[in-house]
Amino acid sequence: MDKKIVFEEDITELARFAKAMSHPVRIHILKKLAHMNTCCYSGDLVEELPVGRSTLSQHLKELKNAGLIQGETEAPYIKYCLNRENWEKVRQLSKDLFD
Amino acid sequence: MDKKIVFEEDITELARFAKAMSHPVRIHILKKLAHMNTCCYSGDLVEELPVGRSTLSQHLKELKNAGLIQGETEAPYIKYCLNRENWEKVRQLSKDLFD
DNA sequence: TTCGTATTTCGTAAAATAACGAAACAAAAG
DNA sequence: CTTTTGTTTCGTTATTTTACGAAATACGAA
Repeated sequence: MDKKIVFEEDITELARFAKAMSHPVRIHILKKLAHMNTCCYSGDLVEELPVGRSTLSQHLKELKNAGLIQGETEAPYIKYCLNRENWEKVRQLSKDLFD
Repeated sequence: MDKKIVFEEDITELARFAKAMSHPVRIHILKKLAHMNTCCYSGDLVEELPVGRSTLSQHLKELKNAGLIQGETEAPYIKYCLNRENWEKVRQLSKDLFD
């Protein structure tokens, strides 16, 4: 009677992060925040991405829910930055997977 | 008139790979193949994973479509192995993202 | 307070995903 | 040829995702 495993925490967590990164719009945003080591506004992004404002907002929400970014109000804007702590976490999980 | 970008190849490619890895079952399989540096059979996997045979088969198909694994007939089994070439590719894309 | 700007939420529709059991398939064994 | 074994495909259902425009919200400026 071979036991069905329950997934290790690392596995579900990595899957969750991968899901958050499974769309080109979201990869673009993360790449921008990570590489330019900067923050950005929804308004900047909507100019350069091929989606509407509400759609972009949904993508930002998803990244936020996954813990990959965080938004800080800077009225009338909302400044989105990388969530460094979780970014390091997913980096580590990814490293564990590939190395 | 700020131009909407078209996504760079690297971005769509990484998103595609991330999507393929966005489920715990699929992460489990990849992790097993990559870390134990081995191949495996659908029958082995179904014993240890909490999904039915047909569902598992779908996940294997998805990994195959994404180019992350490849199946080789070894009757009456099908032996699934990592697609080393694409594995290296996603490793590199991931490295580019995080480093 | 009213106006204007930046952004999100709501409502909706179309498409994709995940899951299962039943049926089909492929190939070795009898 | 028929059976058995391992696996996949099909048909179906429930859920999630992606997308959009319209309406709502938040808040500083006038």
